[in-house]
Amino acid sequence: MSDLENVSLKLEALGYRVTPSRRAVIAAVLQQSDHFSVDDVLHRCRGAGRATVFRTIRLLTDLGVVCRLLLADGSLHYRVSQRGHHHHLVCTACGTVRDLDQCAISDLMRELSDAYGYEIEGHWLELYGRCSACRSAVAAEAR
Amino acid sequence: MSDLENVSLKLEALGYRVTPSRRAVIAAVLQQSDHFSVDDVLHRCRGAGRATVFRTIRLLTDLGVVCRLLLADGSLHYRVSQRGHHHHLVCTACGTVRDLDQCAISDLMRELSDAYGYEIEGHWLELYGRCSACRSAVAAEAR
DNA sequence: TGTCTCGTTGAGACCAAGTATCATGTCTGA
DNA sequence: TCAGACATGATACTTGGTCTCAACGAGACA
Repeated sequence: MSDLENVSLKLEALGYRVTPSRRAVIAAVLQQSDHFSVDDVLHRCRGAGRATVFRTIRLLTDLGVVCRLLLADGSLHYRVSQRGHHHHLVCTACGTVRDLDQCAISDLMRELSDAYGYEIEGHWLELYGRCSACRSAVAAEAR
Repeated sequence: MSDLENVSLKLEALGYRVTPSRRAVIAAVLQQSDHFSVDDVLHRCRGAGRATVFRTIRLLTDLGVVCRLLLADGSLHYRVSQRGHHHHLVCTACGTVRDLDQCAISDLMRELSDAYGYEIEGHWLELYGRCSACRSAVAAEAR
Protein backbone atom coordinates (compact mmCIF):
# COMPACT_ATOMS: atom_id res chain seq x y z
CA MET A 1 0.00 0.00 0.00
CA SER A 2 1.38 3.43 -0.90
CA ASP A 3 1.98 6.12 1.67
CA LEU A 4 -0.69 8.23 0.03
CA GLU A 5 -3.29 5.52 0.49
CA ASN A 6 -2.09 4.96 4.02
CA VAL A 7 -2.62 8.58 4.94
CA SER A 8 -5.97 8.66 3.12
CA LEU A 9 -7.17 5.71 5.15
CA LYS A 10 -6.03 7.40 8.36
CA LEU A 11 -8.02 10.49 7.43
CA GLU A 12 -11.12 8.52 6.51
CA ALA A 13 -10.90 6.53 9.73
CA LEU A 14 -11.09 9.83 11.62
CA GLY A 15 -14.10 11.00 9.66
CA TYR A 16 -12.31 13.38 7.30
CA ARG A 17 -13.14 13.30 3.61
CA VAL A 18 -10.36 12.54 1.18
CA THR A 19 -11.00 15.12 -1.53
CA PRO A 20 -8.93 15.68 -4.69
CA SER A 21 -7.40 18.82 -3.17
CA ARG A 22 -6.36 16.97 -0.05
CA ARG A 23 -4.92 14.10 -2.11
CA ALA A 24 -2.91 16.63 -4.13
CA VAL A 25 -1.50 18.28 -1.00
CA ILE A 26 -0.71 14.94 0.65
CA ALA A 27 0.99 13.67 -2.50
CA ALA A 28 3.06 16.86 -2.76
CA VAL A 29 4.07 16.55 0.89
CA LEU A 30 5.04 12.89 0.56
CA GLN A 31 7.15 13.67 -2.52
CA GLN A 32 9.42 15.94 -0.48
CA SER A 33 12.57 14.03 0.31
CA ASP A 34 13.75 16.46 2.99
CA HIS A 35 12.18 19.31 4.92
CA PHE A 36 9.92 21.77 3.16
CA SER A 37 8.02 24.98 3.70
CA VAL A 38 4.31 25.52 3.06
CA ASP A 39 5.41 27.56 0.07
CA ASP A 40 7.13 24.54 -1.50
CA VAL A 41 3.88 22.60 -1.29
CA LEU A 42 1.91 25.54 -2.69
CA HIS A 43 4.15 25.56 -5.75
CA ARG A 44 3.74 21.83 -6.27
CA CYS A 45 -0.04 21.84 -6.26
CA ARG A 46 -1.16 24.96 -8.03
CA GLY A 47 -4.77 23.79 -8.11
CA ALA A 48 -5.27 23.91 -4.36
CA GLY A 49 -5.80 27.23 -2.63
CA ARG A 50 -3.48 28.72 -0.06
CA ALA A 51 -5.92 28.18 2.78
CA THR A 52 -6.48 24.56 1.79
CA VAL A 53 -2.75 23.85 1.76
CA PHE A 54 -2.33 25.42 5.20
CA ARG A 55 -5.36 23.55 6.51
CA THR A 56 -4.21 20.22 5.14
CA ILE A 57 -0.68 20.58 6.46
CA ARG A 58 -2.05 21.44 9.89
CA LEU A 59 -4.24 18.36 9.65
CA LEU A 60 -1.23 16.22 8.74
CA THR A 61 0.70 17.72 11.64
CA ASP A 62 -2.11 16.86 14.05
CA LEU A 63 -2.17 13.34 12.62
CA GLY A 64 1.57 12.97 13.10
CA VAL A 65 2.19 12.45 9.38
CA VAL A 66 4.45 15.48 9.29
CA CYS A 67 6.34 17.19 12.07
CA ARG A 68 7.38 20.79 12.49
CA LEU A 69 11.01 21.77 12.27
CA LEU A 70 12.52 25.02 13.51
CA LEU A 71 15.53 25.99 11.42
CA ALA A 72 18.54 27.82 12.84
CA ASP A 73 17.39 31.08 11.22
CA GLY A 74 14.05 30.83 13.05
CA SER A 75 11.92 29.84 10.07
CA LEU A 76 9.41 27.03 10.44
CA HIS A 77 9.61 24.09 8.07
CA TYR A 78 7.91 20.70 7.95
CA ARG A 79 9.15 17.18 7.43
CA VAL A 80 7.50 13.83 6.77
CA SER A 81 7.61 11.97 10.02
CA GLN A 82 8.27 8.23 10.10
CA ARG A 83 7.94 7.87 13.85
CA GLY A 84 6.32 9.39 16.88
CA HIS A 85 7.91 12.02 19.09
CA HIS A 86 11.53 12.68 18.11
CA HIS A 87 14.02 15.49 17.56
CA HIS A 88 16.12 16.81 14.72
CA LEU A 89 19.76 17.39 14.01
CA VAL A 90 19.99 20.06 11.31
CA CYS A 91 23.13 20.64 9.28
CA THR A 92 23.58 24.40 9.02
CA ALA A 93 25.78 24.03 5.93
CA CYS A 94 23.86 21.70 3.60
CA GLY A 95 20.50 21.85 5.34
CA THR A 96 19.94 18.12 5.63
CA VAL A 97 18.13 16.87 8.67
CA ARG A 98 18.61 13.71 10.69
CA ASP A 99 15.96 12.38 13.00
CA LEU A 100 17.27 11.37 16.40
CA ASP A 101 16.33 7.79 17.11
CA GLN A 102 14.38 8.55 20.23
CA CYS A 103 13.54 11.43 22.48
CA ALA A 104 16.91 12.01 24.05
CA ILE A 105 15.84 14.08 26.99
CA SER A 106 13.18 12.04 28.75
CA ASP A 107 15.57 11.37 31.64
CA LEU A 108 16.43 15.03 31.84
CA MET A 109 12.75 15.93 31.99
CA ARG A 110 12.19 13.61 34.93
CA GLU A 111 15.11 15.22 36.73
CA LEU A 112 13.85 18.74 36.06
CA SER A 113 10.35 17.75 37.03
CA ASP A 114 11.65 16.63 40.44
CA ALA A 115 13.99 19.59 40.89
CA TYR A 116 11.54 22.37 40.01
CA GLY A 117 8.17 20.84 40.89
CA TYR A 118 6.91 21.27 37.33
CA GLU A 119 4.73 18.70 35.64
CA ILE A 120 6.41 18.76 32.26
CA GLU A 121 3.91 18.38 29.42
CA GLY A 122 5.98 19.08 26.36
CA HIS A 123 9.21 20.39 25.02
CA TRP A 124 10.88 21.61 21.90
CA LEU A 125 14.43 20.61 21.05
CA GLU A 126 16.36 21.21 17.85
CA LEU A 127 20.09 20.77 17.40
CA TYR A 128 22.18 22.61 14.82
CA GLY A 129 25.61 21.70 13.56
CA ARG A 130 27.68 20.45 10.67
CA CYS A 131 27.32 16.94 9.35
CA SER A 132 30.40 14.80 8.76
CA ALA A 133 30.18 15.28 4.96
CA CYS A 134 30.24 19.07 5.26
CA ARG A 135 33.04 18.93 7.78
CA SER A 136 35.24 16.81 5.55
CA ALA A 137 34.42 19.06 2.56
CA VAL A 138 35.66 22.08 4.53
CA ALA A 139 38.73 20.17 5.69
CA ALA A 140 39.53 19.17 2.07
CA GLU A 141 39.18 22.78 0.91
CA ALA A 142 41.51 24.01 3.63
CA ARG A 143 44.22 21.66 2.38
CA MET B 1 24.95 51.16 39.21
CA SER B 2 21.52 50.59 37.71
CA ASP B 3 20.86 47.98 35.05
CA LEU B 4 20.03 50.75 32.61
CA GLU B 5 23.44 52.35 33.10
CA ASN B 6 25.08 48.98 32.88
CA VAL B 7 23.53 48.26 29.51
CA SER B 8 24.28 51.80 28.32
CA LEU B 9 27.94 51.33 29.17
CA LYS B 10 27.98 48.01 27.34
CA LEU B 11 26.54 49.69 24.25
CA GLU B 12 28.99 52.57 24.40
CA ALA B 13 31.90 50.19 24.85
CA LEU B 14 30.91 48.55 21.57
CA GLY B 15 30.71 51.88 19.78
CA TYR B 16 26.93 52.27 19.79
CA ARG B 17 25.41 55.60 20.71
CA VAL B 18 23.10 55.73 23.69
CA THR B 19 20.31 57.93 22.36
CA PRO B 20 17.10 58.93 24.21
CA SER B 21 15.10 56.47 22.10
CA ARG B 22 17.44 53.62 22.93
CA ARG B 23 17.38 54.54 26.62
CA ALA B 24 13.57 54.51 26.53
CA VAL B 25 13.47 51.08 24.90
CA ILE B 26 16.09 49.65 27.25
CA ALA B 27 14.27 51.07 30.29
CA ALA B 28 10.97 49.61 29.07
CA VAL B 29 12.62 46.23 28.53
CA LEU B 30 14.27 46.22 31.95
CA GLN B 31 10.96 47.13 33.61
CA GLN B 32 9.39 43.88 32.38
CA SER B 33 9.34 41.46 35.25
CA ASP B 34 8.60 38.44 33.09
CA HIS B 35 8.68 37.69 29.37
CA PHE B 36 7.34 40.23 26.91
CA SER B 37 6.60 40.74 23.25
CA VAL B 38 7.90 43.57 21.07
CA ASP B 39 4.37 44.94 21.19
CA ASP B 40 4.53 45.29 24.99
CA VAL B 41 7.64 47.42 24.63
CA LEU B 42 6.05 49.45 21.85
CA HIS B 43 3.15 50.31 24.16
CA ARG B 44 5.48 51.35 26.96
CA CYS B 45 7.53 53.79 24.93
CA ARG B 46 5.14 55.57 22.60
CA GLY B 47 7.80 58.04 21.55
CA ALA B 48 10.03 55.51 19.83
CA GLY B 49 9.08 54.23 16.40
CA ARG B 50 8.32 50.62 15.58
CA ALA B 51 11.52 50.12 13.63
CA THR B 52 13.62 51.59 16.43
CA VAL B 53 12.06 49.27 18.99
CA PHE B 54 12.70 46.25 16.78
CA ARG B 55 16.25 47.41 16.07
CA THR B 56 17.02 48.03 19.73
CA ILE B 57 15.61 44.71 20.88
CA ARG B 58 17.66 42.91 18.25
CA LEU B 59 20.69 44.80 19.51
CA LEU B 60 19.95 43.77 23.08
CA THR B 61 19.52 40.17 21.94
CA ASP B 62 22.89 40.25 20.20
CA LEU B 63 24.41 41.71 23.35
CA GLY B 64 22.90 38.96 25.48
CA VAL B 65 20.88 41.43 27.55
CA VAL B 66 17.65 39.76 26.51
CA CYS B 67 17.07 36.25 25.23
CA ARG B 68 14.43 34.90 22.92
CA LEU B 69 11.73 32.61 24.25
CA LEU B 70 9.49 30.37 22.17
CA LEU B 71 6.10 29.95 23.83
CA ALA B 72 4.07 26.75 23.59
CA ASP B 73 1.72 28.39 21.07
CA GLY B 74 4.66 29.13 18.79
CA SER B 75 4.85 32.88 19.42
CA LEU B 76 8.22 34.49 20.04
CA HIS B 77 8.70 36.47 23.23
CA TYR B 78 11.73 38.00 24.90
CA ARG B 79 13.03 37.96 28.43
CA VAL B 80 15.70 39.85 30.32
CA SER B 81 18.62 37.51 30.62
CA GLN B 82 20.70 37.43 33.80
CA ARG B 83 23.14 34.83 32.56
CA GLY B 84 24.72 33.39 29.46
CA HIS B 85 23.38 30.40 27.59
CA HIS B 86 20.47 28.79 29.42
CA HIS B 87 17.03 27.32 28.84
CA HIS B 88 13.47 28.01 29.96
CA LEU B 89 10.77 26.15 31.74
CA VAL B 90 7.45 27.78 30.79
CA CYS B 91 4.25 27.26 32.77
CA THR B 92 1.47 26.77 30.22
CA ALA B 93 -1.16 27.74 32.80
CA CYS B 94 0.08 31.01 34.34
CA GLY B 95 2.78 31.81 31.78
CA THR B 96 5.62 32.34 34.22
CA VAL B 97 9.06 31.31 33.11
CA ARG B 98 11.92 29.82 35.08
CA ASP B 99 15.45 29.87 33.84
CA LEU B 100 17.25 26.57 34.14
CA ASP B 101 20.42 27.00 36.12
CA GLN B 102 22.72 25.81 33.38
CA CYS B 103 22.56 24.30 29.98
CA ALA B 104 21.22 20.89 30.84
CA ILE B 105 22.09 19.10 27.66
CA SER B 106 25.80 19.66 27.16
CA ASP B 107 26.49 15.99 27.97
CA LEU B 108 23.79 14.93 25.56
CA MET B 109 25.32 17.06 22.84
CA ARG B 110 28.70 15.40 23.28
CA GLU B 111 27.06 11.98 23.01
CA LEU B 112 25.16 12.94 19.86
CA SER B 113 28.21 14.54 18.38
CA ASP B 114 30.07 11.22 18.76
CA ALA B 115 27.16 9.08 17.61
CA TYR B 116 26.25 11.00 14.46
CA GLY B 117 29.53 12.64 13.50
CA TYR B 118 28.02 16.11 13.71
CA GLU B 119 29.93 19.07 15.06
CA ILE B 120 27.13 20.57 17.10
CA GLU B 121 27.18 24.36 17.04
CA GLY B 122 23.95 25.31 18.69
CA HIS B 123 20.60 24.13 19.91
CA TRP B 124 17.21 25.33 20.96
CA LEU B 125 15.45 23.82 23.96
CA GLU B 126 12.26 24.98 25.65
CA LEU B 127 10.26 23.00 28.18
CA TYR B 128 6.55 23.44 28.81
CA GLY B 129 4.58 22.30 31.82
CA ARG B 130 2.67 23.32 34.89
CA CYS B 131 4.37 24.93 37.84
CA SER B 132 3.74 23.65 41.35
CA ALA B 133 1.47 26.63 42.19
CA CYS B 134 -0.81 25.94 39.22
CA ARG B 135 -0.85 22.25 39.97
CA SER B 136 -1.93 22.78 43.57
CA ALA B 137 -4.56 25.33 42.44
CA VAL B 138 -6.06 22.71 40.11
CA ALA B 139 -5.90 20.08 42.84
CA ALA B 140 -7.69 22.43 45.28
CA GLU B 141 -10.42 23.15 42.73
CA ALA B 142 -10.99 19.45 42.11
CA ARG B 143 -11.67 18.92 45.82
C1' DT C 1 -35.69 12.53 -7.44
C1' DG C 2 -35.54 16.45 -4.54
C1' DT C 3 -33.75 18.62 -0.66
C1' DC C 4 -31.32 19.16 3.48
C1' DT C 5 -27.15 19.08 6.14
C1' DC C 6 -22.59 19.65 6.72
C1' DG C 7 -17.74 19.22 5.55
C1' DT C 8 -14.78 21.25 2.27
C1' DT C 9 -13.28 24.45 -1.10
C1' DG C 10 -10.77 28.69 -3.24
C1' DA C 11 -10.49 33.55 -3.24
C1' DG C 12 -9.29 37.09 -0.99
C1' DA C 13 -9.32 40.06 3.09
C1' DC C 14 -7.02 40.39 7.09
C1' DC C 15 -3.48 40.08 10.80
C1' DA C 16 0.95 39.95 13.29
C1' DA C 17 5.73 40.17 13.27
C1' DG C 18 9.46 41.77 11.28
C1' DT C 19 12.41 44.19 7.57
C1' DA C 20 13.64 47.76 4.08
C1' DT C 21 13.71 52.32 2.59
C1' DC C 22 14.29 57.02 2.97
C1' DA C 23 14.37 61.75 4.27
C1' DT C 24 15.71 63.97 8.31
C1' DG C 25 18.11 64.84 12.58
C1' DT C 26 22.18 64.46 15.57
C1' DC C 27 26.72 63.47 16.93
C1' DT C 28 31.71 63.38 16.35
C1' DG C 29 36.15 64.15 14.87
C1' DA C 30 39.05 66.60 11.75
C1' DT D 1 32.49 74.68 10.73
C1' DC D 2 31.54 70.88 8.12
C1' DA D 3 31.43 66.25 6.18
C1' DG D 4 30.37 61.75 7.15
C1' DA D 5 28.58 58.26 10.03
C1' DC D 6 25.08 56.87 12.88
C1' DA D 7 20.34 56.87 14.46
C1' DT D 8 15.68 58.18 13.95
C1' DG D 9 10.45 57.77 12.85
C1' DA D 10 7.16 57.07 9.30
C1' DT D 11 5.70 54.10 6.30
C1' DA D 12 5.66 50.64 2.72
C1' DC D 13 6.55 46.09 2.13
C1' DT D 14 7.21 40.99 3.01
C1' DT D 15 6.27 36.72 5.07
C1' DG D 16 3.64 33.31 7.15
C1' DG D 17 -0.50 32.31 8.65
C1' DT D 18 -5.74 32.74 9.87
C1' DC D 19 -10.56 34.15 9.02
C1' DT D 20 -14.59 34.76 6.34
C1' DC D 21 -17.77 33.66 3.05
C1' DA D 22 -20.30 32.12 -0.85
C1' DA D 23 -20.30 28.05 -3.53
C1' DC D 24 -19.76 23.19 -4.19
C1' DG D 25 -20.61 18.38 -3.51
C1' DA D 26 -21.31 13.94 -1.05
C1' DG D 27 -24.30 11.44 1.73
C1' DA D 28 -28.68 10.79 4.32
C1' DC D 29 -33.35 10.68 4.13
C1' DA D 30 -38.19 11.27 2.66
